[in-house]
Amino acid sequence: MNISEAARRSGLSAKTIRYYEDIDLIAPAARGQNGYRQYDHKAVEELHFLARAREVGFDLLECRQLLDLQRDSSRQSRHARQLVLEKSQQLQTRIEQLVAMQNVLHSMADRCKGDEGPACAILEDLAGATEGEGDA
Amino acid sequence: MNISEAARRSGLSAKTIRYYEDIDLIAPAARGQNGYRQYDHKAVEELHFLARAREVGFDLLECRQLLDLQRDSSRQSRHARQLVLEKSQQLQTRIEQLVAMQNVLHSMADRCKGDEGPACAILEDLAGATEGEGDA
DNA sequence: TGTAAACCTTCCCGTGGCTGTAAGGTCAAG
DNA sequence: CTTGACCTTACAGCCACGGGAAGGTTTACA
Repeated sequence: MNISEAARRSGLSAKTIRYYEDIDLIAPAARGQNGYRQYDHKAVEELHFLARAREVGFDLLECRQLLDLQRDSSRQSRHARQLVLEKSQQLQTRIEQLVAMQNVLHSMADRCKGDEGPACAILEDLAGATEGEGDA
Repeated sequence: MNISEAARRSGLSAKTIRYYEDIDLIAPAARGQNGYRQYDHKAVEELHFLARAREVGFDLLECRQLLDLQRDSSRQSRHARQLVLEKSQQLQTRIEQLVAMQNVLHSMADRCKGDEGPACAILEDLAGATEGEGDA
């Protein structure tokens, strides 16, 4: 099948598939007589694997490692598990950051009247508060 | 004061301050006889404002709007509040995405033995499951 | 047979928000 | 008089692509 069909089946865009080939994340695709890339079931499976790995947060370097494991019949599952646990911890950290940011935003919105006047707790917050800005 | 002192006080890097000037987010800094950028208290306050706005998740376009409001004495606080509520909603969406991703990762890790053997629920998950891949 | 649409190819630019590095000028201390 | 810490500009690189140009191929249909 051609690249757009492989894209449709794998969940990646054709652009992305070419890009993955460019950076040697996947092997160069076979080519038809017309120069078009050709994909078989196995190739699509690998692309789908990458799509799934990206969806759950792995970057391309990590995808490469996962793919290496996937291809290696003498792999050890603890390596895959290690990658997953690390990624989970990274997500946890990021989530906590975002929640903290959101708490600040909520606090700001709560204290701002949000009316037609210029007085604004939000802008005051942004201008002032890092706490401990007094002459202590 | 010179740029590195302004950086220290504002919480931005010197690089970032120059970048903000480059993209006209802030007015060009005054220059000393030697060509060095000079910052006064007011300039540092604006930089600090930007640092705080970035910390809570605003991108540079939004920072520009917030700064415009901050500078406008005839502003309406509802505009600032609107920006905060929108940002909060964006963060909420992003948090939910990350939590969903983490749930998948947890599920994978739970079902993977993580031992020396090649059998691995994680890699199976990534290879297979988008659900409904059977011959339904 | 013509032709238009829908594919495909390579190539290079742009994104956001910076950081790193190079190549040089300036300044304060010893 | 040198060393080292500043400062300047300018350009490259990061990540993971997407957009679009300029051209070749294939397919459908009048």
